[in-house]
Amino acid sequence: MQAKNSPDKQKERTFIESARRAQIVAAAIEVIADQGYGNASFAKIAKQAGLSSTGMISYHFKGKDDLIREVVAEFMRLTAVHLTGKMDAETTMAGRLRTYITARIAMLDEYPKHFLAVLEIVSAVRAEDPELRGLTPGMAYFFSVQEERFREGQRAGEFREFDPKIMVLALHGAINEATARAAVDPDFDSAVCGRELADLFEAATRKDGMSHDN
Amino acid sequence: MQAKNSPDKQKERTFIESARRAQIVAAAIEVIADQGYGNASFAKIAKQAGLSSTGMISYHFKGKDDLIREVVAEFMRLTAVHLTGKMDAETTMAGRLRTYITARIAMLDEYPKHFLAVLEIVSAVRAEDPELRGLTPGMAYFFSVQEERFREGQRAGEFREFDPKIMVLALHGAINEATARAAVDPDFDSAVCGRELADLFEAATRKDGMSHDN
Amino acid sequence: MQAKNSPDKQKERTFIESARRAQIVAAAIEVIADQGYGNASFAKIAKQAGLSSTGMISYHFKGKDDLIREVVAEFMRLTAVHLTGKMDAETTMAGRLRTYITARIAMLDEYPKHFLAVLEIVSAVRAEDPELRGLTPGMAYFFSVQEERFREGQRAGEFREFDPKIMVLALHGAINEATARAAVDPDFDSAVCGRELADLFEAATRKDGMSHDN
Amino acid sequence: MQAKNSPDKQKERTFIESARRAQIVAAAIEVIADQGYGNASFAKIAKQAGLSSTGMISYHFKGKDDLIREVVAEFMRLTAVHLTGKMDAETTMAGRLRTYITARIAMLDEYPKHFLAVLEIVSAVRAEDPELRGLTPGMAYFFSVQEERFREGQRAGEFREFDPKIMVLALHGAINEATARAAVDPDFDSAVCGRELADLFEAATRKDGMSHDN
DNA sequence: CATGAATGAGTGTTCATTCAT
DNA sequence: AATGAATGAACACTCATTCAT
Repeated sequence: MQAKNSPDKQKERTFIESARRAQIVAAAIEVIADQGYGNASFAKIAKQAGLSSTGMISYHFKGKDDLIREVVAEFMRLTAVHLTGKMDAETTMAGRLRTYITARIAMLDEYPKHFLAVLEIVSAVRAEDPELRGLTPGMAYFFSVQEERFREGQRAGEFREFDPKIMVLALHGAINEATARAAVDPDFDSAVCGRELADLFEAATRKDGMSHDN
Repeated sequence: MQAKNSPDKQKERTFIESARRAQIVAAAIEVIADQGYGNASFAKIAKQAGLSSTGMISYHFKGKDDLIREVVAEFMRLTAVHLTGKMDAETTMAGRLRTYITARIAMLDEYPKHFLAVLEIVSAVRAEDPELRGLTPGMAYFFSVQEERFREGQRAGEFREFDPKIMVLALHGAINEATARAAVDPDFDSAVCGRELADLFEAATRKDGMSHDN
Repeated sequence: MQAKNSPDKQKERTFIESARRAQIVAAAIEVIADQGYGNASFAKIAKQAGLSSTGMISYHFKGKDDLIREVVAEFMRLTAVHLTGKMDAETTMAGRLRTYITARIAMLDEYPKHFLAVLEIVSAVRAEDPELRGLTPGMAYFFSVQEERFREGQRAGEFREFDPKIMVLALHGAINEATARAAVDPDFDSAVCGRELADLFEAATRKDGMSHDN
Repeated sequence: MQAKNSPDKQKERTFIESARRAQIVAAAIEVIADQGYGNASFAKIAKQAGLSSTGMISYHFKGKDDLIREVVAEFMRLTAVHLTGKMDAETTMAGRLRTYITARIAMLDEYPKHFLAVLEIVSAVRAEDPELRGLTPGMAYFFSVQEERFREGQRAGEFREFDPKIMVLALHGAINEATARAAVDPDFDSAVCGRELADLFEAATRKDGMSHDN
């Protein structure tokens, strides 16, 4: 009775709908980063977005999970855009690692709220089903890619022998800690932090005796 | 670290009162670790503790902040007891560092709930006033001590030149990430993780050319 | 029963408009029967009808009352068409009664959703103003006709003396109960039910000593 | 740690708690009967009960289902008390039937809201899972008992041959319809209705030729 | 003729906290 | 020392309806 030539149940979002969603997502990021995930109620987000009612958010998002998932997706889009290009320019694994760390930390200046918001979300939903927020698939893939990069570096003789899983864990732990610190410490200097972390992981990964000046 | 005999308005607690507080704190740790900070309501904690009403918790603690502060204090007491002795046995800074990391990670097996709970708390209250939960003073002091240790190591010629602040940041980021991972990943092996992280930070801190096998 | 050419403010409906209304009414019947009156929101009805928004329903109907009224009207039209002819063929009052009961129960197989939907509506709006849904006039008229039929039968000596009001009440109570049961009980057999109910009310109405086999 | 010598998780309700529950149940019956199940929100019930907030209801009942279940249970308790004694005094099945009908209809005068409320509930939850409200078990048992009574009467030669299932269905349909009518029709006379319905079902069940005066 | 964006009141439920007993 | 009753604000979410386009 209703001709649907689209192959799948594709939602076909209107321009104005997309704009509203983006506006709400932006407000959500702001509120989560500023007040924490636990305090990020629809009421606060609506207020931040200048909307008159929370019903508006429910109208544009199927539920809170849907909104949070969109925040995460927005963050991932952003990260991919900023990092992929720069890293592909590097030829050595050590170079890629240094570039990733410094570029990632540099982003803290540009999008301080985004990273913080996602960090809040990741922490807060640990105990609940993380699939709901679309976290697991993206994260797991991202981590596995990084592990593989470390393995490549080891095969190429650039890196010493270590457990790539643990190295990825340490790397992300350090970056997350820096993200949290940046939000709290007014003296935080992202340039210094990026350089120092890059040095740290260069030293932690390179083969014995290989120093950066020979 | 906490002057017990200070002339301040120190409430003299009866034995039974202390026992009740301990019981509630233990229940809170369990619930926070298992269900997340966001879901750790007085109702859930009371149920876990086998208490019939939440009023009991409010009776023994001045408020939620007070309870959380006690959880953190309990954790700090625990960490101090377990780590101080072992580390003091070491003579070199590198040795102390390795001991700290492995002992700290090993504790994940012994007290998985405690660490997870505190991790949840630290993440969740970042946006709110952390002083309220008694986090800031302890953490700041602990971090400054570790920074000073790294500086000692640098002065003694054991460690390369790096920013001790960032090294502490990376170290704790890695350990926190490991804590979170341990709670989620059934394949997590604390022995491997401890050794690998110790290797990682040994390599990251030692002077160029100084390797353990040449 | 409803003067179509009355000089009242009768809205001239276009063909397409009527089609849309019919489509929505059909969807409403489906949803009310399947999910209950309480769950029959415009959103659910629009979805069932394949419409993208609830605004469409509000556009074609002045309000929820209007839609419900149309559902009831559709049901009454249907009942009249199916029953009138068959009953007029009967000459005795007892025959008419039997025919009415069996034909009415038989309709449960043909239009299960319609009857159930109206039953839901009647139950749900009892406490509110039933006039709004166009229930009262039709029902009252229908009941008074049936009462009069019973009186005719009594005058003709076919039926024993009883209060026709109560007999109508019992008859409709039984039929409604059967309607509800049919929707729930997979073992419900409309043929058996129709025959048994007809026997029941034949026995309940006939003069003492008058039996069909002596 | 908490000695519990009770064999089961028996809730052990306080006197005041029971009183509050009863008060809320009474208010719920009032509201459901007066405004319909669909309009019986916690807000309306709280207002009716003179409570200041809906949270109070949630405090005493685990959820809306729990409250509704209690309403039904209260009704069943009431019915059992009023009917059992009277019916047991009768020796013939026909006598029991007559007593049941008249006593049941007479209760409409005494507890008009109770019956109406339960009728509303039964209608409203048909589409949802009726088990949740504790309806199914009680009803099914009650119906099966009545069916068995009819079968006894048939074996004893008091009743004609008919399908007991359908007779129970008709009986309850008629009584329910009377309940609804009583709430709406100011001219409703329960004495007349009771007597007439008793006559009706006596005629509908007795063996051919057996009249009440020989 | 039709749509989808917007509204604001209303839903049941949970929350930390207070207080009389 | 302890209890359980009570509170009222906050929560995410749904509702029928309006209206500009």
